[in-house]
This record gives sequence, structure tokens and C-alpha cells, in this order.
Amino acid sequence: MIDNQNQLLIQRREKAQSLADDGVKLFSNDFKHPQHIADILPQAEVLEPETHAPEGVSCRIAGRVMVLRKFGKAAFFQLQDETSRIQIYARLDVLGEEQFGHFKKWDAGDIVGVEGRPFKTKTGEPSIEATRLHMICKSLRPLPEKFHGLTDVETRYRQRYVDLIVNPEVRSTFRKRMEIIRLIRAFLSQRGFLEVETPMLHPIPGGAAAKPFITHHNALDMELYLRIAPELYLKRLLVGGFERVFEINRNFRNEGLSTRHNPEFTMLEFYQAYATYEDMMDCTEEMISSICQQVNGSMQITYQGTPINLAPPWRRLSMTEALSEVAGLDAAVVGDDAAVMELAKRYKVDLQPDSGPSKARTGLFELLVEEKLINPTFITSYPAEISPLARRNEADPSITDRFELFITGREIANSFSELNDPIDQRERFVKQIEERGNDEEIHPEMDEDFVRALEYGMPSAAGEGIGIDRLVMLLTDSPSIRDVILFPHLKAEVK
RNA sequence: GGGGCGUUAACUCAGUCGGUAGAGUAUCUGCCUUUUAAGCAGAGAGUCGCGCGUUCGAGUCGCGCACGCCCCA
Repeated sequence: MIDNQNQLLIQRREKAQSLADDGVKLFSNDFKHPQHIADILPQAEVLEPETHAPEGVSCRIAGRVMVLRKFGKAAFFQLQDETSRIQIYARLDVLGEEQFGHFKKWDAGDIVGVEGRPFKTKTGEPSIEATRLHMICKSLRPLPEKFHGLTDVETRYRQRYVDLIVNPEVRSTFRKRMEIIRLIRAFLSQRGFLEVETPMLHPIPGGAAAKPFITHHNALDMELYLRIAPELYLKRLLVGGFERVFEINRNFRNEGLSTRHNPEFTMLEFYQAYATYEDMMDCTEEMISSICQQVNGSMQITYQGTPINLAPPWRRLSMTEALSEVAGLDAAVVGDDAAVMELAKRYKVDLQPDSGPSKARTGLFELLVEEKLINPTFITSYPAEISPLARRNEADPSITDRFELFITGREIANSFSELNDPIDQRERFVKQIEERGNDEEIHPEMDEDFVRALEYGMPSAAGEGIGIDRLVMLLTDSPSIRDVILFPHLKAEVK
């Protein structure tokens, strides 16, 4: 189907047809197991200009034709594979009339195989002089312009395959993303964490406060929810006796899109029995800083022009300390329930009629502190009322043993010592459901099975969630979450 | 949900006061066996996002819609 019939597409089809008429296979599969360009490039690099590799030295590579400069009886083109690029020199007198004739109908974008001998041009460019050319896949659409490339962001996201072909820095970002995830797995595995898989389809959406996607199971005739968090299942595994578990997988939240939100996003959650949130802070510092060192070669990076230092130790502040030290509020006011309520009203913090001083502090924190936390900072002492799954602090039961990690003003991680008292847990669920009961989109429901699991006994433990997309944004200096998700969500394309 | 900006050839972009739609790259033809944003000569290529309106006349002005980006909630 030609969906956008224009001259260029017609010309490419005609060229392809004429090659086919000559007996050339346009979509062959017999050029197998080529070498990688990065591996053979040194053979050409070591040569002196205008010399060839010794007789008998040859190589066999495959990739996409990127830039094609044709002369009458010779041509140069760039061949790009996953590892690198190299210049190919094709000559009529080497290839013969038939092969060279076919080659004349090649285009930028074609996927081809090349056999040839390494050499270096007089200008010193490492090259391969082709002795045999092989069509692997004829491309029927022109590539974007060679100089400016593809910059239209909508096309880049909708046709990521084109973006990946022509923008090497995009390939490098995604390679880095996969490397970061690999290093996280290695880091946790080395420390005895077991990677597990828990359900993506939940009968009760739990573990976070977010609007879920709803789906329907036909055979069971029941509503199911795409998970908003894996937390309650991972804790069931602690009950079951696994002491260190982690999961890296997608969560789904039926909410707005922005530079920091995609409806499906990747979350790391890990849980460690017989540990506290303080152990998690140590672990997080070590994990993120060491991964940054491995991926970027340094713990000092810049994010969108702002220098960030990820070298441990990282600053640790309670929420009230942050309000006075970072936001510059009077510590006496922050510490006084009535005064802090008054202050929150002055700053127009959105408070419900029944909101208490801890909601006021949280509101002021979000308004005045978060965006100022540029270098990594752990914020601790979150109020119990906004932390329904966290263990209460022993000295002050109104707060929890919890932290959030902020870098570049953004929440990167959330962690706490886990609440394992089933009676307290049930009460907090009830309270949470009372609060959210009027919000039909959130579908609050008591997870009786989770409470039952806690009643069997869950060891003391700490757990943490890290937003992988945001971490990758930080470590790859990407301004938008869409730059670190291969196929970000967009509205349907208009025909 | 609100505001701002954008949408013109395959790609990157111009388009003045409302008066025949432009450039570079890419493509095609010819010449060209060391180019590398190859070169020279010539040619073709457009639903100006979509719709309605104003006007003798709309890429340009107005309204609405779609999609995208940014900011705010």
C-alpha cells in the first residue's frame, strides 16, 4: 500500500523493480553472520594513507547505506551497523559491469552486505574497497536529510526507528538506559537480592495512590487493574520467606502526560528483610553513584547545564529541617502546629478542611523546598497520614521511618521501613479508603489478602522504589521522559 | 482543564503589506575512478495540518477543530 504516493516513493519502487527484473533479490537472507564494523575498523585505521591491507586480507560487513557519493565509474558510501560506520569504495574496474550496474541503483537507506579489502584513502579515511556487493533489503523510503537529520520531535517519537537510524546520540541514550538497568540488576544480585516477577493484572489496585487502567477478564468475567505498583506482592514474598527481592518492571498510572510522566513507566522496587530505611539510604547512595561512575566515567555530571555531584555521602534532612534550612523558614514556626498551619494558608497551600499540620508541612515542602534540592538529598520524617504502608517512628508515632530522594528538584526514590503490624495496617487501609472513598477513579478497596499475609508475620524490613525513567533522564542528561522511553505514548496519529 | 508557541516539498527551513509557492538537502537526467555536507549543468517535486468565515483574491486575517512542544493546575 502506498499511503503517501509521491514522486520519491514511486521512483524507489521503480528502481527496486528494475533491480528485481535483473534477477537481484531485493530481500535476501543469505548474507549471514557478518563481522562488526567496530571490529574491522582498526585493520584500516593502522594503514598509511593510500595503502591497502596485504593481499588476502578481507572483511565482510553488513549495514545500512547512509551517505552515497556517486561518480561515473566509482562511488563512496558510508556503511553503518550497530557498532560503527565505515566508508566503502566501490569501483567499476574491481566490481565488474554487472555488479556495478546493480550498485548504481542502490540508495541511501538500503541494507547491504559488503566484502572487501581494508585500505586508507589519500586523505586518511579508513575505508573498505569493495570486491563484492550484496543487496540485503531494498529501502523504499528516503531517509531524512543528511546534514540536519530528523529534528521534528513528533516524527522522532512516532517513528522512533527513523530517529534511531539517523541520530546516533539517540542510540547512545538508549544503550545507556539498558546498561543502567543491567548494572542495577548486577548490583542487587551481587548483594543477594532475588529478581522476581509479580502480577501486572491486579484484582485490587494497591501499593500507591493513583488512578488505575481498568481491563476486563472475559473468562473470569471480572474487572482487573493494570498495576500501579508491585509493592503489596513483593511484601507477600517477604512473608513467604524470601529475604531480599527486587522487581524491575512497568507500572501503569491513568493520569496526565508531561516531561516527567508517561502512563506506563519503569519502576525498580526492592525489599530487604531485617533492614531499615537507613540501610536503604546507604544502599541507594552506593548504587546510584557507582552506576553513574560506570556509565558516565564520573560522579560529577551536569543535568541541563546544572552541575550535579553524586559522590556520597548525600545530604540527609528531615522534612522540618528542610523547611528551615532549605526554604529558610523560621524553625520555631515550622515546629509549631498552629503557626505552620497559618503559614501554609499564607502560601495558599491547598488544604482540606480536616487537614492537619503535617499536611501543611508537606504542602510547604512541595512548594518551597523540592525544586531547590538539586544535589542528591534524602528527606526523612514523612507524616504517617501520607505514608499508609510505612512503619511509624518509635519516638514520634505521627511520623514514619521513611525517606524520599530528590535530585535536580525531582523525586527519584521513595523508601521506608515497612509496616508489618497487621492491626495498624488494617486501620490505615480503612482510613485511606474513607478518605478516598469518594474518588471513584482511584478504586480504593481493602486488600484483605495482604492483611492476612501480614497476620502470618512479615519480618522487619525496608523497601524502596526508584523511578528508572527519571534516573535514566538524570544520567543521560535528557530533558524529557520521552527521550528515555523508546516508544512514548502519543495521541493517535491523524490520517 | 488553562495559557503560550508551532504545523509550508521526503528532510531542514524561508515566505515582506493579503496579489502566480521559495531555498538547501534528497530525488531524476547528463558529465565525472580518492570523495567525505563531493563538484558542474539541467529537471521534476506542494491538499501551505483540517474546516468554516472575511475578501475580487487567503500560506498570510478571524473563528473552530486536530496533532505536537513548553509552562501552569
